[in-house]
Amino acid sequence: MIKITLPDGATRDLPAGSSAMDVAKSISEGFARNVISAKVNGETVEVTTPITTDADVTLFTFNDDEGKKAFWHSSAHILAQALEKLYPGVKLTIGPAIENGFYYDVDTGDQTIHEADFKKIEDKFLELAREKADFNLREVSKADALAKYKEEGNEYKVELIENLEDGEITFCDHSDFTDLCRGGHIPNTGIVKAIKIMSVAGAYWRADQTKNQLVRVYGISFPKQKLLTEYLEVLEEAKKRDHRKLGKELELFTFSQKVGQGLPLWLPNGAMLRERLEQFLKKAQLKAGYLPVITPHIGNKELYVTSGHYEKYGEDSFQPILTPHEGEEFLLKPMNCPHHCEVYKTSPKSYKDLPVRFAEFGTVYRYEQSGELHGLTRVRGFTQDDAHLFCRPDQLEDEFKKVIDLVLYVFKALGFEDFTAQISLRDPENKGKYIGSDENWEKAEQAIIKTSAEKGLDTVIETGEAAFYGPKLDFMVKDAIGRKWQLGTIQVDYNLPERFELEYKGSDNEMHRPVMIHRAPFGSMERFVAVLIEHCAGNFPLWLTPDQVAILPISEKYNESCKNILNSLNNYDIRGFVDERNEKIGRKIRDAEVKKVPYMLVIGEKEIESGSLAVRRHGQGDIGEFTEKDFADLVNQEVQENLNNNNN
RNA sequence: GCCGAUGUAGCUCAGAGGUAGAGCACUUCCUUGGUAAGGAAGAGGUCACGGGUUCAAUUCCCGUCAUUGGCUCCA
Repeated sequence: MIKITLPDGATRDLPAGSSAMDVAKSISEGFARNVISAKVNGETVEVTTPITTDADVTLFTFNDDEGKKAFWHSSAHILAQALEKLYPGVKLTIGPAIENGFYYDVDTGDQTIHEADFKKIEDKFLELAREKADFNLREVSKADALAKYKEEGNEYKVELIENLEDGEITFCDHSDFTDLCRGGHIPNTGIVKAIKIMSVAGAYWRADQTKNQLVRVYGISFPKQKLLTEYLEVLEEAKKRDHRKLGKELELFTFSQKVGQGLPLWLPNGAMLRERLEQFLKKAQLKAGYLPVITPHIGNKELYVTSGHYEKYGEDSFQPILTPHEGEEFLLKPMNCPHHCEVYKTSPKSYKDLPVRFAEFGTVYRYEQSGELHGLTRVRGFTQDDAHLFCRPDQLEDEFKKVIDLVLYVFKALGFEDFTAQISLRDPENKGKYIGSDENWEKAEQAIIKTSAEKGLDTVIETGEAAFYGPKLDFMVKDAIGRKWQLGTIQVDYNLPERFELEYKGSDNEMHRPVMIHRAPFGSMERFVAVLIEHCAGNFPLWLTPDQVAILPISEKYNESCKNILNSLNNYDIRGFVDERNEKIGRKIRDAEVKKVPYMLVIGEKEIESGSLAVRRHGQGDIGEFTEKDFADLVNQEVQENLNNNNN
């Protein structure tokens, strides 16, 4: 007998050689039917693997992340089997579970997989799943494994196996299908009841642009049809929040092929919203001791040679602009820091002057690859809420903390609670990608790690994600469809001050080098607005929304009175419009609702006579009669609550 | 940049090798109304662009451009 300990501390005595499934059955048959995956002593195993000694056992169902992983990974095997049958000669490579579902990368030779084929693949998948074939893990020698794939001519699997140790190579079989696999499967294929092929895409072997491009088939599967239906409904809902769709509907921004791809055009509604965001941040920055500067959109190429940007990105940037006769070269600025360094140098600095903080909403232009452009989140021209802080080394940590506070303040005021803080360090294996000395990098990285910890930030560390001149603390949020975007960023930089020979005179009467902090709480106005749109599904906070109130006359007879009401409300700093169209009230209400206008005033004979306002709230309906003053208070109070939340 | 998909009216989309369609929006007229679409009429398209096949191409084929889902990249 062996002793099995469950996560809650309960124990079971079972015969040696019992499996995780036997453990599940000892708890209850019903539970066992849902168990699809297990860990024994922290190791993922098959639920059928015999357990020979006393062990800690954790059992998973589809409701657990581990269970989903096993389920989707197993589904990838079935997908591969289906692809082998439908596209003879495909070479299998890898097929992992991902956050939502799984994919399998195959080399299809000269065959292509089209969207029209998805149904066929799904049908074949279900046909195979219904065979209820057991998944069986078997150990093979390295030589045998290599022989199998060499015979098949599958260079990908051969490469994978060559990197594995003999003795730790396993194959997984189910039905007539075999794949190289280290395990973690559900008991049999029959548990997969629903499958949806989501998309096909090209993907480079080993994520390397210089290697072969494979066909990646994305899918998601479930143990019940109903779960798939629900998942697809959630996706549909997410699409409704897409900022590209809402941006068009709410007339916030647009693109024009004639202007150029990736160059957003802000429409009045969007421009006003953006200006309010800028005002909001300018106010906070003024309070935090930032000084505004304004610098041009282009700069002499030499500036970027000095900064190192030209060497790093010159080839993949918009190319220099030439003066007509002298042949001088100017670059559209891809960043604001070199300009700000020059601003710093206009006057000699004493240690008493530091820190200085130069802030600018600086518009920059970067040549992004065409396949990478995406709505407002990835564009070629955008405005950074940029600032550069120049401080003494002894001020660095304190300044860095203040910047963290500012970023958190901005996020909180706009309702971003679900973000991750990522510390982006340089890749020590690939130092050639970066400029500056090891010593400076070490200092900069430690400063970020230390201050983030002191601020109690929940951070993840990503090596290799640093900027070429310094490490970063990035604030990442997800968009409506689950893609992660970097918004705010704070960077510590010892290198540009050296390159631009920035100095200050210390108390010792010697010249010293300042440290620079680059920071942008929004990141880019474009991306921030995009994520904000998706975050609130177009229902902006009252202080940001283009129109706060729609005034709706019951008939044209009341248009003039309504215009007077609007004037009075304007005096209370409330903005809106009168719907003067010759339409019925129901229609005007509907249109205001669709435009997501927060408040609607229905004005007819009754209101004119009593001098009151009939107020509707977006998404709620009639909220009753208000005097003008009470309504103004209601609106202004809501604005203050949004804004002053944490504005001292 | 690479692999796939898409491109028809301002918007959302249907369509077929032979005279281009709908709904909404727009214009005009009727209607003057009470909490999510009042009625009628009208106007609006070189079917992304360039080639090719064909008696005939918006439709089929090729290329370009743009959009889009991924991959790679992201100062």
